Amino acid sequence: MDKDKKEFLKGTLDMLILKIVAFGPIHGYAISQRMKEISKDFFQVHQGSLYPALHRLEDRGWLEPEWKESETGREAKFYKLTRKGRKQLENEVESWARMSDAVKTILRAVE
Amino acid sequence: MDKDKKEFLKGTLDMLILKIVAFGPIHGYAISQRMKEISKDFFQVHQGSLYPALHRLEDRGWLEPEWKESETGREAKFYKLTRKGRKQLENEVESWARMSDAVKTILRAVE
DNA sequence: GGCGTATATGTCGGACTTCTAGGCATTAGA
DNA sequence: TCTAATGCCTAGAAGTCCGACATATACGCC
Repeated sequence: MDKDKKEFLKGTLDMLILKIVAFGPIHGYAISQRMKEISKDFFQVHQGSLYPALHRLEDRGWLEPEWKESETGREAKFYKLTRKGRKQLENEVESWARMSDAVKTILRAVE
Repeated sequence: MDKDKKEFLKGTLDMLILKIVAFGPIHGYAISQRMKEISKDFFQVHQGSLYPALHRLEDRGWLEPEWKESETGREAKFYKLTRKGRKQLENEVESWARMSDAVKTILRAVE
């Protein structure tokens, strides 16, 4: 992943994970694929980022894990959004909107 | 600054600084005011973030400092964009556009 | 049966960024 | 004279993300 993408992922990863989990219970490995797929290869979350992030979100009470059998017949940890997580997602989406507006304003500013 | 804003500033600070300096030579203190002003109080860069960032950008050859007298009659370090810096800014703006599109796509995605 | 690939979870160390909290000095104004 | 605003800076802590590594199962192929 090139340097810019790396930088820009910071601070948005949690929101993107929450959003993907919001569609319904899903396990970690599938999240990384889904993220890559929806973003048309832009966001590639590495395992060293993903799993710590999932644990972080779980610790904060935004995600709830459950071991279940995956589509391929293997045991996998499916995460689902908690009520708190849904609220958090709403807040982050709103913050994101205001923040990207602010950036747009600065980038468009003419002396 | 609340937590979300803090998170979202990550990875965009350098670009915003470069953009503001692109308007013409400006010193650090004025950059923080300008950023706050243009973004309508959204981005408040703390000095502990700003000055290390300026040194970082200088080290990378994107900014060039010059001591001059400020509007208030005091000595201040005015930064101006180098040719490399202008190129870097273009790249970052382009990356930002693609990245925010990718985020938008994910946020808008419906199962 | 043996092998490689995709699936699946996880840890560890390091690089980097930002914040908090300070320090220092000058100038203008009450 | 003392206070606020201007202007520069650093040190330490906290947090995020990545690259590399470790482990294990399922499946297809030979």
